[in-house]
Amino acid sequence: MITIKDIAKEAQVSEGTVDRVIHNRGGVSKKTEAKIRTILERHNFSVNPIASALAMKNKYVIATLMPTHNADDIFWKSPYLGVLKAANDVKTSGILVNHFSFNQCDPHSYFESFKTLLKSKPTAVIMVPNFSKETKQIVSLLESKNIPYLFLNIDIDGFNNMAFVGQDSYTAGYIAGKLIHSKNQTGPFLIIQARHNITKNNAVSNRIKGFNDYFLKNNIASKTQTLKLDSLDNSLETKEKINSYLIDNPEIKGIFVPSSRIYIIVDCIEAKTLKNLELIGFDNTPQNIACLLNDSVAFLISQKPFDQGYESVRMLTDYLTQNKIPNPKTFLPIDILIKENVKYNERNAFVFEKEDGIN
Amino acid sequence: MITIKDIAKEAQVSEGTVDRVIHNRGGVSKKTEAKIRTILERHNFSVNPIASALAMKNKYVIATLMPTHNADDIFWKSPYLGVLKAANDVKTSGILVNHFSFNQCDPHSYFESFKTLLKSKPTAVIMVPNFSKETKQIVSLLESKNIPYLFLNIDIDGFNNMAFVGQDSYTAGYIAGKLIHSKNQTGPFLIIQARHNITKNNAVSNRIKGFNDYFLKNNIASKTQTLKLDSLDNSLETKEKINSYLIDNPEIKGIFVPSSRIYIIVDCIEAKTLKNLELIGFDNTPQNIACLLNDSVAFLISQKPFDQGYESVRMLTDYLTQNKIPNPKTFLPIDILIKENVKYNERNAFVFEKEDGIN
DNA sequence: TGCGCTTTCGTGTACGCACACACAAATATA
DNA sequence: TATATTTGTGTGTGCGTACACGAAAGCGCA
Repeated sequence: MITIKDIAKEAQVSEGTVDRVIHNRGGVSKKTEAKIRTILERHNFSVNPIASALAMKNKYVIATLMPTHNADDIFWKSPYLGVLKAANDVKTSGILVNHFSFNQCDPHSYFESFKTLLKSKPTAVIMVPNFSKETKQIVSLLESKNIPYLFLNIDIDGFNNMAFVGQDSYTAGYIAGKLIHSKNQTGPFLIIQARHNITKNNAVSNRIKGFNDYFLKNNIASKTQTLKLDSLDNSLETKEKINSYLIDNPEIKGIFVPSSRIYIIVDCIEAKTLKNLELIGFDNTPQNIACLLNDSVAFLISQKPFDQGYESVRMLTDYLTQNKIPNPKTFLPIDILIKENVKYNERNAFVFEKEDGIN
Repeated sequence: MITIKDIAKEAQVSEGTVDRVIHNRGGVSKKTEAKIRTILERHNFSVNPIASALAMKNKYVIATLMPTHNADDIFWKSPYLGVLKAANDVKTSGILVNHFSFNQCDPHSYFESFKTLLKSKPTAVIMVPNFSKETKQIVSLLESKNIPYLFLNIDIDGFNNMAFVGQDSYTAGYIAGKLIHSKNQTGPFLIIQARHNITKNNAVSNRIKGFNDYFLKNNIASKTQTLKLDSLDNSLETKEKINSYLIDNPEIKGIFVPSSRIYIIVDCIEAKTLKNLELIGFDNTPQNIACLLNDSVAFLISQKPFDQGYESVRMLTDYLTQNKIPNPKTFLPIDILIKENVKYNERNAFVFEKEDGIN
């Protein structure tokens, strides 16, 4: 392997001069620079990343900002674990990853956590832009400091985020339509959503759009219906509403839940009604997986949240260490989970159970 | 971050002594060793992998041995690309990956390529054990040199391979049964296989077993039938056989091809017959993907070949650098591909188009 | 008891390679 | 001539690795 020393010897200059050319640090005459560049190219030289990482000693800090995971909403654990695994993998590239989290129902906690994050002086930021107004503030602070940032999972427009890593929600919804239709040629199908998602979470509305479009574009007679609830909890009120709707509309063949809370719907519906319905929902949370395994849910579409976390860290690492420009829209696979394949799909997800590193 | 120097100072010994304890290199009195170990544990010390990699300078060499990919059999390109990407990612851990390939129809080339491989003095080997007899010879050479080896994609018993990385073929076949049945409640379904696969490739027979078991275990009336051909090419003879079989058995609703050659079957069947059949096959090769996109194939099950290559290199890296014992059976996800999600599933596969590094 | 020998135990340090700063030399400007 | 500016050099630093070597301790034997 050719080293800087070799290049320097060949160009009859010192190692330091070669280093300056490699890093465009200036202070080298054009003539010398051209000579060195020629030699670099001829040897197809690239810096030894190991020695480079050692010399730089954690020059780069990636900060992540995402919702806290807890018993009520375990979804965010997977991206966190993905980040943790990636952090371990890129340690040898001189990258330090700091994790910050916030209460996903509380804009204030979002902004406060960000302020703590800023104090860690990150080189780049991976964030879940959960609240539009606060995101604007955050982004303007980041931009004033020239810190690149990447959006994870939630894709909102009008920002200069260097990339988005997540799922194509529209197509995911479209696929949900195709899957639920394949077994039940007749329909109709019911979409159950929470009202507060309508404005807040545009992933949910894109999924619904894709779902409906499947039936429209393929000229399928079966209609879709929508039931909007105030919130998706398993309160008596919710149960009541769902069950009475199903009694009033006994022709319904399947239910589509465009959020990660299909397990709550399952919990609400009476067993004998459930048996005659095909359910399809999103996200491989433990509760949802349990529903797959006990046959109450036929399909889950996974956003591959672990991979979202893992990939976003890797993308930023490649950007920082090799100046690779990330794909501005990095859509992860739309993973179709059924009872039989679900066990193999979470191979990575629980490798890193250590809960350290949270701020 | 705490360093060996710090530990040495605290224990009032030299750095070299600490290093000897860390690597169990002997030559340290019990008393001194105990003292150092206590301090190491108290500080939860772990060596800086970057400095370690630099000092060792490619101490580890991983060699891979897999079939050559070519126009006729493009399948093996993906594992190769996965290996290439992993090789790039683990460069910073002081791992060098050397790739070797062989003609998958020629046992002699398999063994010859292995002999070249051996000359590269690998620390560990990733191999596709394509021929049983030669594999025995290879393995005994590896074991005599204490070189650990890992099987990729093909799982054969009776060896001391430290791990297998690939797919659970039985379950994949079972899932194929479920999927083809979900749209066509009646059946029957035809399995088309090449005769030479029966003995050679036990992945194919496991897939068939799983496929049949789906119908048996769920007490489904629809029967499966098998058509055995001498080889799966698009010769006139093959076309003839397939089409005449389908004419003789017009009740057939779908075809299951348990190998990666479903695109050939598609090519053999007449268009108007094809329209009324549902096809399901294996592997996301470009030809097969084209069949998904033009609606001639309904489902493909992917073995995630890219990930097989990538993961196997990573597993060995973790073993070599961190002594992490790999899972002896690492089953990758059983990926269900349909027309709509296939475009997102090959995100990684063609990142690394550089064809260098082949031996 | 003393001499020389072998083990055992421990030390010191060069090396791997890139990085970046302090400094020097050469050249240009006032 | 004195002062900036450009261009180039030399070297300490990051941290672990492993070898050469030195010191000490143990042993046998006269």
